[in-house]
Amino acid sequence: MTIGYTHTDFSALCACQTLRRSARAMTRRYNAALTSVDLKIGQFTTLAALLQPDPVPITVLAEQLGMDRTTLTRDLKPLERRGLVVSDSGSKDARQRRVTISDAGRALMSRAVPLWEDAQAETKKSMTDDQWADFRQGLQTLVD
Amino acid sequence: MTIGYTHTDFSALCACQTLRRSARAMTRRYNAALTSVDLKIGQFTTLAALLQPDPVPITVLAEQLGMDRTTLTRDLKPLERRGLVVSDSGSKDARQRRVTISDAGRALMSRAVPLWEDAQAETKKSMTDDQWADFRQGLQTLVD
DNA sequence: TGACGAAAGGTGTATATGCACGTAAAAGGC
DNA sequence: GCCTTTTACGTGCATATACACCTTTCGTCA
Repeated sequence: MTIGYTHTDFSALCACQTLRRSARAMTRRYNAALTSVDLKIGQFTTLAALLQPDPVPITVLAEQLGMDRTTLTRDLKPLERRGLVVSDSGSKDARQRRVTISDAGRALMSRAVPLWEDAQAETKKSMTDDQWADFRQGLQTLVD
Repeated sequence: MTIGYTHTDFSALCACQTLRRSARAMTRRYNAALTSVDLKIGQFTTLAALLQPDPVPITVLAEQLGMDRTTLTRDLKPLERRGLVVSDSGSKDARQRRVTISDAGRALMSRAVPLWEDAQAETKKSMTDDQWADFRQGLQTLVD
């Protein structure tokens, strides 16, 4: 029953815990920046991904956002309820549901983007663009 | 209503989205590795943090794990239900609730740690220890 | 010793996450 | 044209996340 690690080891060693912990902290920061537009960073990101001319099928959008399709289905609910996105049944394929950002959604995003820029600037002021690029590359390497 | 970013910009630029996306991917990988012991990586991390001799108050444990106290309260529920952790009322302070890992919890952890080691090795094989240290430092810098 | 602010913790509410499973429609093979 | 397989999507279930708010208890000070 000897485990070979102390309780402090995992917090320092586990790549997943390190990443999740940082993601939580970052999420809190960005969420705080977006309170006045009543958006969470996940919702902001979803709306941002919809800033494209054509309606996007659920599966494609989920792939672009790197999340499970069924998670996205539920994440869209509050946005639909607020009229920030709309969805239609696919024209050609009756199985498809395609999502579009609404005018209200675009209007809210135009208010939200400056708030996001503040949080983003605050976050990135600690490193240079080169460091950020390296860091981003490291992230990509880790999850590949 | 011009926003000034295209839909592809945010996915590449937003530090928070980048981090959250990677955290999701990493979480899926570690969760997959732990299926045979029926633990999520968050539960594993919580149990790991309890591998210390003395009972830990909720607030202290939450601080150590870098999560909200009320989140931890609910995360402990499934672990308590399975008898992996136990909690007592504080001896001195009646407000405190102190958590301890049980023998069953330690036994399960002794089975889980090798699975975690596999996932950890798989994750870190893409970078050297120095690169990992740098990356970890970058993470810390970002969320400070 | 009683009032009062601070500290520890839980609950209500809402969103986020994803696996297992089910349904319906399209595509493909014969 | 029918049968099988694949594709697109939703739901049930369970856990994760955190803010706002409430209750209980502790410490302190007059």
